[in-house]
Amino acid sequence: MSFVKTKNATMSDVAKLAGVSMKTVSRVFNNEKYVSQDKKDKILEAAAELNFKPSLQARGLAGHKSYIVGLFVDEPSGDYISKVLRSTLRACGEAGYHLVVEVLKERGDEAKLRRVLNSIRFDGVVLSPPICDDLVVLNALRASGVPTARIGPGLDAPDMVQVQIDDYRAAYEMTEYLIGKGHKRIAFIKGDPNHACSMERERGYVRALQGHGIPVSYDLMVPGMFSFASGRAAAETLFAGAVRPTAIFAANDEMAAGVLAVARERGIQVPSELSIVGFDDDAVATVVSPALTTVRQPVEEMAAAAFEMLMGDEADGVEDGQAGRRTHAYEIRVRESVADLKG
Amino acid sequence: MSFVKTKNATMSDVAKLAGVSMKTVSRVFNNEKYVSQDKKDKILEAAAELNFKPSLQARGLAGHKSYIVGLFVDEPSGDYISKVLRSTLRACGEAGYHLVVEVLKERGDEAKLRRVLNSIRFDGVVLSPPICDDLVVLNALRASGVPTARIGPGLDAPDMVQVQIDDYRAAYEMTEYLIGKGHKRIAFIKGDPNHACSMERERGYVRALQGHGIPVSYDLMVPGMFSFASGRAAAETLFAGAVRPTAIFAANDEMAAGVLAVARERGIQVPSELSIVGFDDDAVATVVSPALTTVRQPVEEMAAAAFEMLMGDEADGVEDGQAGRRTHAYEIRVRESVADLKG
DNA sequence: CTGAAAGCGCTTACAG
DNA sequence: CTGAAAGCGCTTACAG
Repeated sequence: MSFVKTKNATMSDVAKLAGVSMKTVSRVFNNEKYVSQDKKDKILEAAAELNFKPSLQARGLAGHKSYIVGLFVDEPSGDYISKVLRSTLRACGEAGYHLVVEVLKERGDEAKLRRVLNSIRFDGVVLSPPICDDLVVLNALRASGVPTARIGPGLDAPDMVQVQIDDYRAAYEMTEYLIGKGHKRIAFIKGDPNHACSMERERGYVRALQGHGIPVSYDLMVPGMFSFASGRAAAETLFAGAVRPTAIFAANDEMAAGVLAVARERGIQVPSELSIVGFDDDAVATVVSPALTTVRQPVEEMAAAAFEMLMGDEADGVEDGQAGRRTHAYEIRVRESVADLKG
Repeated sequence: MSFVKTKNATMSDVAKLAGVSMKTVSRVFNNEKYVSQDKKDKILEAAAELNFKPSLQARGLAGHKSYIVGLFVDEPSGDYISKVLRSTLRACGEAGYHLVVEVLKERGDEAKLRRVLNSIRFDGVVLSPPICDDLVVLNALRASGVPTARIGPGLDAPDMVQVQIDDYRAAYEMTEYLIGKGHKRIAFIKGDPNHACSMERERGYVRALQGHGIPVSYDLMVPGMFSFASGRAAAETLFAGAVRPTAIFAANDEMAAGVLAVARERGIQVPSELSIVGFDDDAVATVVSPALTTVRQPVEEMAAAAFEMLMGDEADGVEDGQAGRRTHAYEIRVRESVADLKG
């Protein structure tokens, strides 16, 4: 290689060149007060000249901080996680933290969990669904004293930061929206039962029907796993029934897209012959035709808020069991996949 | 909290309890040879009892290793990056590394780059497109002596690990496939010009037409940026022309999905009235209807190979300018979006 | 506003 | 096969 690998300058090199003590250099690089302007200038100049880079590892070892935040995910793909990732990455960058992503596949995979928690001392950890409701993970985090934030949790945990939307109300409103369009025979495709939101969304659907005097039928409620394939399967089940529903509410957009695909194969026109709605406002919602009416969940804002409450200046509450918590607003995004039966 | 935060045991605690020196404990935890079995057993037992966790930071500081690999991305969402992420994450886990994701948005964003490179001492860095062709990034990495792997690069760099497919040949074959189905008026939607593969794919399209004696027309080649929206815009442009193409080859699947959406809105039947093919075998390819015929690129295998060549046992070549390199096989995935005109 | 000393928890030579 | 010593590059008390 024609590139010289320069040996890194250390803090004491800078101190020597600037004619001050290491501690003063340290003060400058940690934005502490009480450093005279002229020394500060000299130090910055010396640091620039030597191309000084404070070592993360040394800072961590000496200062009991790692400058590393963990994001624990179940599965690193999909639009939801991508949004969480993007938002958390941005927040980390702005706050001077680095993000380590760890995949915790199986529920209560203690071996992996212990390995991860043991090797890195996280300054904070963000948990995405469904890991945010894994008690093994929560307890391990508590035991190691790592401040934790949960995105979209089911159960409450007062000692951890928590951001969420009201899945129940959102599903209730969406169902009401369909009812308002004259639909009575509305099917529901459930979400992955391991995700806390699945039950909430189902409950919203059921209660809305009941609230409007529409009988609830198990024939119209079919299982799903949040995947495109499971949405397809659910549609097949639904279409095999005696009377086809006029509307299908899928607990997420991926499944709604699966329904759309099956409808198309069978020559069922959407929305004129069948209305379909989803949940999440996933990227897929606007990629399929017709674009899906869905519930928008402000995932990026939620992740940003979680980070702020976890690592921000006013995050001290996390230490004494009074962690921040916030419920974000959802929004029904009307697009082209619902027909007005009263038209 | 009702959870006791136990103070972490250190290596010397373990050494004391096991009745050996720290060095011997260190040997055990680094899988070095030359430790008698009985001492090893004692040490492991003591470590378990004390719940000893070697500190990543101390190991890094003392041993000049960080156990951290960097993944630099342009934009952390999308199916391609998700696959790279998933695969790299798995490889890291197996090899005992942690993955830090860094977003380098703008081309040559030196400030952010320097900050990132300065604060963490990466044991290796993986570059995804289009960053893998950003000379500022490449040179900065060389200057800091960090072993680097590039996924899908355009230009060659013998001192860095490199994995790729032959985009030119793949696009050539795909075009030939359309020609074989009787298409002559084949349009092409270009990719983001900042991605090296865009030019290769375009070249493959052009050469294939020429190779089969079909005139190439600028009217049939429209710009795109790899996004759904740009695919839509390109379709509008193409449909505004005097004679509609019988087939459209989009440089990626997202854009192909955009074309599909516009076709649907205009009542153009796919594939009977218009054939559409994409590239990448992105998740979107099987979510839309009809499912897209496309070129499958084994992104996960490529990322795994890159990691192996970068961090694996036989990765020494990276140090002396003889980095590994591999061209993976692509595959044309025939689905439902192409009509046979000779039928 | 500034600094000297000790120490964070490991690994690297080096010696046996 | 094993260990004592020094040191990685910072920050934390502590003292002025």
